[in-house]
Amino acid sequence: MANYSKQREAILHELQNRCDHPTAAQVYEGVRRVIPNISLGTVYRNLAALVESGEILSVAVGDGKEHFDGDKSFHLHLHCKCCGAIIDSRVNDEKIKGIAEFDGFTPENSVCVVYGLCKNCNKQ
Amino acid sequence: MANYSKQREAILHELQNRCDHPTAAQVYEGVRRVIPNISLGTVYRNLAALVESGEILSVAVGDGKEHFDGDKSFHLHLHCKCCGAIIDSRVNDEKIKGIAEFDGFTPENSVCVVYGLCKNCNKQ
DNA sequence: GTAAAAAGTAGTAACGATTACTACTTTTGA
DNA sequence: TCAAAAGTAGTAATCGTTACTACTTTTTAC
Repeated sequence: MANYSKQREAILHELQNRCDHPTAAQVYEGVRRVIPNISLGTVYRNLAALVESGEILSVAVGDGKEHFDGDKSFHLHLHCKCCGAIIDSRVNDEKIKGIAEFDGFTPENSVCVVYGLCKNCNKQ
Repeated sequence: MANYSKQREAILHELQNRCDHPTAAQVYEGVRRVIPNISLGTVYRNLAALVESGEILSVAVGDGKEHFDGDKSFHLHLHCKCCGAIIDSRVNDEKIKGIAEFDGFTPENSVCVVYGLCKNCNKQ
């Protein structure tokens, strides 16, 4: 049922086989090496479906593009405002503010977003 | 120097006087009540300048729009995937995963982004 | 004070990431 | 096995954001 199409499987595979946080366009470029005539619209549609089904994560860093992460384990994302790099940091057990100290990264600000359902929407 | 123009002051004032997380368009609507012929481009330009100078925060929740926050104190943002609400949660001293429990909110996923400079960019 | 330079603005055009749409193909299930 | 359902390629349209142009306000130097 889910992931039956070879396009969706190739997209999921592409995401799980790379350790960065590609945009839809970057996923498109990667998958094109396997399915040369895949459509960009197909990539967008399947990425949205995979996020919806919880198989991948969407990461918003405020650069105007949506990034995707095949690694669903909980971790922080350190975003360099200079080069735009998105660096994984996995130190669950520390407090948020201290957590950003990671491999020479200098934290300036942080915006943490937790996705879920608010009280009102839970009632429905 | 900074904030000398009445437009920029009105934009900052608008943001600090509301407790939600408006988009540029919503800030524009609000400021138009004070400066009716203000340009949307002016709102965008000044919001970017205020983020750059650290007077306000930019919050990306992955809905395709940039949201702004006049409250710079560290806090989590709980984003309802149903109604799109962005709810403040200020419980610095707990661990991230537990933090999302807040007033009936059911957390499903979280993406925390820390802004700063990575090791390479620090050297420059 | 005043005039030139610098910075900001209104209004509009352009851009680019994303979404919608259409005709076609593949899969599913009775 | 064939009709209904779901998915796809390719393209057009949408919409948040940015760039550009002519104009206004502020600053600075004399």
